[in-house]
Amino acid sequence: MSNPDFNLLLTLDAVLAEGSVARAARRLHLSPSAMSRALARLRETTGDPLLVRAGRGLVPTPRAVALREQVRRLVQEVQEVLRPATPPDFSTLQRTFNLRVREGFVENFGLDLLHRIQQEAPAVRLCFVQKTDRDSTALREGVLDLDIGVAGKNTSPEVQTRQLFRDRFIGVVRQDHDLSAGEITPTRFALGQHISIARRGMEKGPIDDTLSSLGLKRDIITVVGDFATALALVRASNLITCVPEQYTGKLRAGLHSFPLPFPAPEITISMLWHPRLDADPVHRWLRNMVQEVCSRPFEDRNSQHT
DNA sequence: GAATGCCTCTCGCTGTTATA
DNA sequence: TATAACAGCGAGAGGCATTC
Repeated sequence: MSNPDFNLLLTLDAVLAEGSVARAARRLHLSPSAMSRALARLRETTGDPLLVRAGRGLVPTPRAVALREQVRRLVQEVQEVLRPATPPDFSTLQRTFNLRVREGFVENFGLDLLHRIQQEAPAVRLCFVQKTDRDSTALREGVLDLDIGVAGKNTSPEVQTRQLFRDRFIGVVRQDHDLSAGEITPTRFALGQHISIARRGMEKGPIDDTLSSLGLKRDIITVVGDFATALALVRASNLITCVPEQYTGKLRAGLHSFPLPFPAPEITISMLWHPRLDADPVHRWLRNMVQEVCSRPFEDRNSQHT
């Protein structure tokens, strides 16, 4: 069976409402002949004459009378379905977003983001998931709404990306560490014992490459997988580590931070999402919220919610 | 006023080719 | 391999003129 022509529903609705081919034609901006042909197609489709001659006019058959209200309702529902989407009402919006972030993001941006979202959409919930890899599969499968971090080689080409901020690496030691006073030279920096941060267990990184170009080599005595662990070790020891400045702002409370005594490696933090969500007005709103929060100066974020 | 023959025109489908 | 652009073709919708 071929698909029915749904335009015939509009024709039937107009003819049943007007009780006249000519008036139904005027209502739908068609010629009487075109409406007459449409009525003939309706008769063929339904297997019922629907409207029959009675003097100079037409009268509905019992089948047409039985269909009248149903057709009216269907036409109204179809018009409702095809109406352009209305802007979401954020004051009543109920939705949970899954965000994949690396440790440090929640501590530095999470509270501010929650605060902004609560202001506009009190029923929206955020679920922060720890970043264990850079795979885009979770975005593609709809498990994640937003992935925040460094876009890398493993990012699928179809994934949409927007830059949030640039960050640079700084050195961190405990308050009474030798490096907390006096000028820090590359040599002084390299002489200490270091913690390297690498999720995939790689001991060497851009900092070691820069030191190598200066003829220096740092002594890495341990490698950890995340910033929080590295900073916890620094807090309880004489060890030195290097972390992104903005990303770890609140994680470094009570520790001494200093600019690296050589050109520091920089990273770009971006948010990534699947193109399926690109036009979704609610997801677009979330992206703008994240961008707004991340673009605020570090000092502004620290002065709020205290 | 409704139905119909004839005509025009639009639109969707299909196949082909080029391109990323 | 997917997608876009294009041409050719045919079905069907609508308009004009006419008849009932």
